[in-house]
Amino acid sequence: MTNDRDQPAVAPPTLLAVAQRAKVSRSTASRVINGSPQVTEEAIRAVTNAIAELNYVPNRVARSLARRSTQTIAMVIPQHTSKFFADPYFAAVIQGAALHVATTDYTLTLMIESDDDPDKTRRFLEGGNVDGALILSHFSRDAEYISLSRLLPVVFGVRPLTTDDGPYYVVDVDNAEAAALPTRHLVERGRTRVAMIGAPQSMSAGRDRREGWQTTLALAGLDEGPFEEGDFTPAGGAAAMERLLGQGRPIDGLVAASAQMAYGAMGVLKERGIAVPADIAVATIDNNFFSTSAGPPLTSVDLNTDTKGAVMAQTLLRIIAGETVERTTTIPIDLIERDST
Amino acid sequence: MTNDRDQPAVAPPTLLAVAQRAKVSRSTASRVINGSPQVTEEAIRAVTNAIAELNYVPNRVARSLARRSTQTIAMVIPQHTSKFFADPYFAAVIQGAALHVATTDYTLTLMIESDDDPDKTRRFLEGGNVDGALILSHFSRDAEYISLSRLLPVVFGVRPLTTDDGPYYVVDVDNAEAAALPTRHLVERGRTRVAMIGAPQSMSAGRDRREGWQTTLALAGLDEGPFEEGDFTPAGGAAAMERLLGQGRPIDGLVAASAQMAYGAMGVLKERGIAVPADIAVATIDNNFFSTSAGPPLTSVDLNTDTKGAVMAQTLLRIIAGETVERTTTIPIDLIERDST
DNA sequence: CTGAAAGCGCTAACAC
DNA sequence: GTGTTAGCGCTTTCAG
Repeated sequence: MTNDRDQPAVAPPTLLAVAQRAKVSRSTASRVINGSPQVTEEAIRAVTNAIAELNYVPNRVARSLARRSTQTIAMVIPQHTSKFFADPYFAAVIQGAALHVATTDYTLTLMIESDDDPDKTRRFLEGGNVDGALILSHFSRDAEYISLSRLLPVVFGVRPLTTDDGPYYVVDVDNAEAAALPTRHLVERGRTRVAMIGAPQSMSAGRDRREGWQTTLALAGLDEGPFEEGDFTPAGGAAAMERLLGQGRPIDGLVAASAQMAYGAMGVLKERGIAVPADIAVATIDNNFFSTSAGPPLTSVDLNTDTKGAVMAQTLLRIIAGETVERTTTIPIDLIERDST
Repeated sequence: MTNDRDQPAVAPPTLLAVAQRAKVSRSTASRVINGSPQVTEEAIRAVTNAIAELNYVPNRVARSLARRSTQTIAMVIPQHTSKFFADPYFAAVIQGAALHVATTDYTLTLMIESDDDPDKTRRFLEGGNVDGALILSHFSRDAEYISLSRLLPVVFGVRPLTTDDGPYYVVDVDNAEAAALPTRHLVERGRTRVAMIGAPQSMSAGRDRREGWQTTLALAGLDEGPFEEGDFTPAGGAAAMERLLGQGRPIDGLVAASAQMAYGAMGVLKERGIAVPADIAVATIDNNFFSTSAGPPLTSVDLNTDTKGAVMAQTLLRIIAGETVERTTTIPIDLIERDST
């Protein structure tokens, strides 16, 4: 005895069982299960009943093998943020994707890229174990995934940072616009020295956001404000704020590339007795718990991240279904005004 | 043309291809792939080379069909919290489980129970599509899952609320202790009128936490303090705090059953000019962003939720492997003292 | 419209 | 130790 429970006591019913009970062949049973039009009403009824009586559920594995399609898509998440879920971004994307997939016959496999064995994930994907993949990492391994996209439908959640162009798809917000929106908002409220705490410039989103901020200031005829880079954490935001202040240049407005960083920056401001929004008006990209719970609550750009997850999944399933899909889908964003500006 | 890309351009290499290249039979190739001891060094070398040259990856689907095991486990999450990830709890459990699974040859499928078609999930699980399941829902459907556990290894993340006993496993913290810890802490600091904002009493965790608080006060010879129930959200915590204050009974200590609720309650206290910890000392169960970002930061019980996720996965895989496992595994918890007490 | 037959790619007795 | 032979449960030509 290996286990104190009698594990797979009963084997689930098979198609054959259903067919026999309905007194038809497996082919016919299979046809009604798959909604083929060429079956008698009568056959449909018989099989349907048999299925209900036996409580039959098709074996996905066998079906996949025969169909040569897995009915499974993967969501690939970078591990390097070992605490990836501390970032509400991932949680939101996954949630959106999972909810969408739940409405289909597909299944969502969550894969965390192992730092130890980075090839494990790639091999898994290349091995024909999934019908497509949703890629959420934003860093250097992009190129590798692009080559993957030649083997398998792939949808990226961020624009890859490479000039290489494979047949890949991207679903993302317009990051330049995401930065332009709060910057413009600040400028319209009369701020003329708008600084930015940006995201890493090694990410396409980081570059795009910086550019959106720069361009907006330039269009308004304003000088480019001071810029410091953060790492998406509150601590990183606080450090960037210190450096910004350390530059000695006057600041009356601040755009943060993420709510976590804005949250960290707010702590520094409060500590130094700098009033928000009186002395410095603050607006941030990304609307989540960090932006709403800062004091005062932050004017934020809602990136609709859960929608993004859902659209990523939907896009991938469309591609798999053979539909022609736009290479790039842009998720709409909204500016939400709060007391910080 | 259905798609502008030539999708499955190249079919992945099969075992047969590897075998031929290595000049052995498929059985032998299969044996070395699965690490059978009864193969020549030479055969191993030949097959290994062939695999490398062909970049072969076993087809999981075919393997599953032959082995009658899917190498897949499911994580089932209730949808009723349509925003389930807004609760850091789920994110943490999923993260822990995913990270553990990533170290094995298993795959993790994320399933959200659909409110529309609640049977979809159950049928999927019963249909032999996974080797086991991790159940995270805590409500009424428990009983149903317990019956599921007769068909398939199942590990619950919370003690089911039922007297029915099937062969199921539970991995959870000791919820009574989770409440006793902060209550005792408050009592030791001289608080004698300790109120509680509890979790719904329809959940086993909610009952256990309430009981832990009650028992601790009784043991200390103190009167039972006022109790109000919240719904795990900051708003619910705030409302509960209002009701608590509305009872008119004196309070000098507060235990919250979740950090979100504590966070909401803190807002009410600040609004009313009630000082923390001077007037009321506050301690909460669960340590996450909500507890650290309250003002002042909250003394909290760290539930090690990511560890819980990992242990859940590990437990399930052990059961699947046929090992004998404890029916109940308790995850250790830690009290973290901060400025709120 | 339906059934028979041939696999999908791999594993697992069972002989040699 | 290794090859041969059957399938795993389902889909899918191909006849009829």
